[in-house]
Amino acid sequence: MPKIAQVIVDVPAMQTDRPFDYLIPASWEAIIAPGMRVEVPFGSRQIQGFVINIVEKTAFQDQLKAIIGVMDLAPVLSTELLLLSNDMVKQTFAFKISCLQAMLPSMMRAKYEKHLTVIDELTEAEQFELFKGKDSMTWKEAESRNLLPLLAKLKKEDKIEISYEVVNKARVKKIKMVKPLLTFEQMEEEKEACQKRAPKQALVLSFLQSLLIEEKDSSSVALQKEANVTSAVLKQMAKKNWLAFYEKEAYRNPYQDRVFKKTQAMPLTSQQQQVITPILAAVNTSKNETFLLKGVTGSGKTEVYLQTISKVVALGQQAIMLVPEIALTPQMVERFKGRFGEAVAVLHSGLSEGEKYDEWRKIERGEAKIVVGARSAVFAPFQNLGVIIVDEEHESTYKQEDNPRYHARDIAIWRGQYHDCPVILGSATPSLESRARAQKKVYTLLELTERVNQQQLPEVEIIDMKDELKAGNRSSFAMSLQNKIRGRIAKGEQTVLLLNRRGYSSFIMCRDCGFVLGCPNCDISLTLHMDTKTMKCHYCGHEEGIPRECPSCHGHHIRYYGTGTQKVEEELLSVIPEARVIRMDVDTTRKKGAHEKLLAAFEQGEADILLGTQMIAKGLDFPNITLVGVLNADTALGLPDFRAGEKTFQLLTQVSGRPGRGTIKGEVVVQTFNPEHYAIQLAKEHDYDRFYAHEMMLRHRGKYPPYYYTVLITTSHQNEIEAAKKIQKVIEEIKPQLSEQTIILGPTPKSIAKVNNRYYYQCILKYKNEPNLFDILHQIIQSSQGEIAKGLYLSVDPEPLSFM
DNA sequence: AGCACGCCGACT
DNA sequence: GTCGGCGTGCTC
Repeated sequence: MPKIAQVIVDVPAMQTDRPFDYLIPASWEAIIAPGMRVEVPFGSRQIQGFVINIVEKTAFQDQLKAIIGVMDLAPVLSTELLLLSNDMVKQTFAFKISCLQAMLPSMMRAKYEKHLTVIDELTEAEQFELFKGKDSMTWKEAESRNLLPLLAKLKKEDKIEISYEVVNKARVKKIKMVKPLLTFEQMEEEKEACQKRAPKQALVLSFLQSLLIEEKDSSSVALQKEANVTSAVLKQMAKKNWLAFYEKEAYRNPYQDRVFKKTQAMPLTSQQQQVITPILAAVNTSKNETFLLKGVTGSGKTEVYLQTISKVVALGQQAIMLVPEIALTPQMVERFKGRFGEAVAVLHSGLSEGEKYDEWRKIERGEAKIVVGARSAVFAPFQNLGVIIVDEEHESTYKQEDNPRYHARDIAIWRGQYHDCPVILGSATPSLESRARAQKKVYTLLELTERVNQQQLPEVEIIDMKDELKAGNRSSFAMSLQNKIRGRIAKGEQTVLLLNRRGYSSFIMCRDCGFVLGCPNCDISLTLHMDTKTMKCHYCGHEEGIPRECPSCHGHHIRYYGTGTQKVEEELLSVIPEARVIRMDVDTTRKKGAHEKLLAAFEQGEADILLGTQMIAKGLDFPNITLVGVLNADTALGLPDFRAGEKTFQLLTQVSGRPGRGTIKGEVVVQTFNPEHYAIQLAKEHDYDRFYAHEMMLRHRGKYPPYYYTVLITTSHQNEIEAAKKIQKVIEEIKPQLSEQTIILGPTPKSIAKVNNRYYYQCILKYKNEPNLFDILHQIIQSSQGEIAKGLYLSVDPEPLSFM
């Protein structure tokens, strides 16, 4: 009896979101296993798919097709990850194929190529003009050369054939190695013999001799460099059988030329000791337990992580360390590489696709025991996990913004349960959700309240910008902040200035008629970009020139509103001309590596002031920074977002941890128009507990998370009425199936109601206990299938980051 | 998602 | 008559 493989095909659509059965050819029966990628015929195409199961019988009535290719020699997805994908589908409403692909480096996603091949004699003219004398070409080429109509005719005459090819992008990098074939003595002889006629070869021979002594081979490139010879010399020597070339698999190593200083475990403070004890107990007994490690900035959370991982590795297990993308700085990597060396794999968005693939392979082959990485590293293919750490667990970047909308924290906890290992959620400002779970003893709360070295937390001064305005200061810098900056420059100390850009953009407005330039496709004003001298839409990418006159009243009094980093920099230099400023924002850090370069320059003392957006709030541990200024603490507070207070508190606490890590006590200046706001006041007091209590009270009153679970349902259509009608229909369908306590907010148009010429409507469900809700939502999505063709879209986002 | 199949209007 | 427009339904 031939075996049958159940395959999830690479077609992200509702109708194909189920397994398809295929025959396994006898020759592959021993090879094909669940978790492997295969190539299968699907309709008239050939596509990639994942084997999720192998069975004896099929329920399919017609003749099964057979698998036509295997793309892996061993499964790329373990039983565990296949199992996890089932739960992911239920939780995120995404297609199974999307979930499976999210678990692998993007390089393993198939690329498809369509080919046109000649199968019958063409006229000479056709052969030459269309195919340039060859007998096949890619569809892409035909398309770009506008040949499709002509070729369609040939297809009809059966003179050419259309074929499909699945291209596996995943390629291992190979390097050419050199192996000496002579003994030391033979080389010595040959060296003498060719000293005169072939001095280069003699030189290479001496290098080969030293390789022989060290008992290792060299890469061809390295040898050429060392001996300062060309490949021709080596080729010549290979001909004489003095050496041989062979290929070796190599990793693209982004940290190749870096030397990491070895670091040792530091002695723990008594608090750290107290905190690590229960964690190590869980590690030792392979007990699944989720710890919420709440530690003020500088309290040495990282050392606790490092020593926990150290223990895990000693037990022969592996560890995942998740950090938010922006916190994945070279400093962070250095600390892990310094402690664990080659056993660390690093995964972040700065790596090329190939580099990511190689890091993944290192993990898969068991060469790496520890992975440090951003969100998707939670899927690292470890077989025997000993601990999963989610640092800065409150960070919103742990939730993927598009399908599959998974939350890395949830995945970490799932995997922790599967592997019977502890999960550590670490933060100075835990999310309310996690902190509340610790309250209910779902998580074990561990606290670090003291900074190592007994450093004082910096003094935080709050400046009411309304007073500054009254005093006639219309600049972005309060007088006292200016003075403090001057003082630091005089003392040779450094300042960090943070411009909070959340909920803010620079737009232009006509002062005569009040006209604001908006996007023609979206319901939003265009943002001014000084670097390109254009107005851009951040939603659809529309771009146009900066108008000289008002398009509405043709007046010439156009004013720029909002404060971009460029503008602030100009202003700063006009107030303090002697300041040397490094500006960090999306514009100056777009190039690869620019981020690190700017930070390194600042660390070297090449500037007095680092001016930037949120991206500088994290991981800046330079001892010479003694002053941090937050230029606009409250931009988020104006937004209709129930997490605005939490986000503001987190940001201010974050930056308050920055200054004064050296011997000097640091200072923080917070400029705001809302000095009374509890988030700002309590951040000043460094009082998380009171903030938590107050915010929980507000959440309770407003029936928000963590008291309620939430789901955001969105509909969209080119026609506003269709989108509105659909959301209304959805609500009518759901409402009778829900309990009385469940609250339905809306329907309302989204706060940006029109994006890319589509209108968006939404509603929010707030509920405490709805065991059937997810099934109902899956049904709604299912029954909305027919309308997709009409351009009517429906999306479901469980636990959205914001309601906007 | 693609692609074939099928049914209507506009043309050599 | 037939070419090609797009709506419909299927892919093991």
